[in-house]
Amino acid sequence: MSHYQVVKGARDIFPDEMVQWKHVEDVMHWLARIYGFSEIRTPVFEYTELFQRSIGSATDIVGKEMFTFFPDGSGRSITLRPEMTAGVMRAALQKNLLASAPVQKLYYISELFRKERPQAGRQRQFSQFGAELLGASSPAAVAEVIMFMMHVFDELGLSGLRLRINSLGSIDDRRRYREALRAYLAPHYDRLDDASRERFEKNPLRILDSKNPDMQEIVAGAPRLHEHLGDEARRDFDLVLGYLSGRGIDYRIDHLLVRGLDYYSYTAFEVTSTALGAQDALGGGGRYDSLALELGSPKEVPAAGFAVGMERLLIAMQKQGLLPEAVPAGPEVCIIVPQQEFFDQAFALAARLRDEGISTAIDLAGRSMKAQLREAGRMRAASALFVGGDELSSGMFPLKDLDASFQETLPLEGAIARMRERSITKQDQP
RNA sequence: GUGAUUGUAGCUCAGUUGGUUAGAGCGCCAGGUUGUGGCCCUGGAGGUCGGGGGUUCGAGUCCCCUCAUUCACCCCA
Repeated sequence: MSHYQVVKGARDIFPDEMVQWKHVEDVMHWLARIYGFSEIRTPVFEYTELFQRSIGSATDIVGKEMFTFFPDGSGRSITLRPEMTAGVMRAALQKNLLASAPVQKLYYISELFRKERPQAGRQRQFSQFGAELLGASSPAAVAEVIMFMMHVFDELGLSGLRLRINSLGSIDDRRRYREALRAYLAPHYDRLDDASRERFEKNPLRILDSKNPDMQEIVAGAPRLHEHLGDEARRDFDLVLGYLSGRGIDYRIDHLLVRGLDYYSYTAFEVTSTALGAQDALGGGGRYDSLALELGSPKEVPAAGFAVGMERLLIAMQKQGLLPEAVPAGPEVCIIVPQQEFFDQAFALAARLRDEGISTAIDLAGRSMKAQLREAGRMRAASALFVGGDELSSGMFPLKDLDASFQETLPLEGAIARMRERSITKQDQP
């Protein structure tokens, strides 16, 4: 064993587990196409100010969870991205994407970094699957984003999900409510915990979703956010909910749902899974019309998006037995070399088969024939082709079906044809 | 950042009140079968007992420190 270990909060994904990741990712790519979202990749780091401006400097993410560094003597601070939305919006604005087409539908599967204490379902490096719909934030646009996300869960077979949704109202609605909330909380100030006291000034709405029972008790009597919504926000929210109901999507309105990022307004939502532990949020998102302005855009860019935690998704699926068997696909054929003196000719034959488009394995460690066969079985090769002195001189090769344990001796062309048949019938199976 | 938890072979774990060369199952390798995998049998390799210090004639076992893990708080995906 090496002295070196993975960095705290990071982890390796080995080939067996990659099979399961690929399965999940395939569904995402496929449904993205169905919903008309195009894939985007942005750099893992951005200038630090981008996140401070977008996520909000009072949030926990910016306050204590970012990996920030100075790459050279320039003094320009850089941060490993703790979320995707800011980077995607930055990229879209920089390229002026909306000028070429007024609505952009983008999605990604990317790695993020947050300096937290790791626990079940929480890592320092993690991945999110997410989508950002830029240029529209109508009720239908918001509903489409939610439908896309829920469709992925549905397609993957997940159960035990709860979609919670709320409207934070317009910027003005929020400002009015913030004052009403402060007025309510002020007499209780000495009962607030430290975190809530800090939020009292900067962002009192965040006190609403505190999990501290004492805070919840105080909050229970607070004025309700939805009572402060303007007519426009109410109408907007009702339309979003109508679309969801029409699609048969179950949701629960949660007036305390606020979410931790500053840029959300109007609809915000979150999905939790009963298959998860304490970190049970599988995904979340909302509408963020004001983000572009924060980032210096001359005009507002209506937008909505969601993000889903890949690791949590995999955990939930694992718990519910929804993951495929963790076995990488084996080759179509293993070349068995009984006598090492013929290795070079067998090796050349392997190359020939690969040129034919047949996935071919051959032992590179000079092991015994028994070991080669054992290896072929272990990696679930479909066939074994014996290549020794007799075969090379006669041009007739024993080809063994490793599942059926059936063997026939064929000229090379015949063996190739048989292997092709075999891989076709295999693919036809579910 | 706070609080607990657990560190013995690649994996899952045993290891008596401190007592010789630290074990098992699985996995891996080889042989049984001199050109045929899986099952079976036999054998083998593989361990700084997380690390450092201390107590003791003697420490995997006791004490201290440290590192790492896991879970929870906080917060979020």
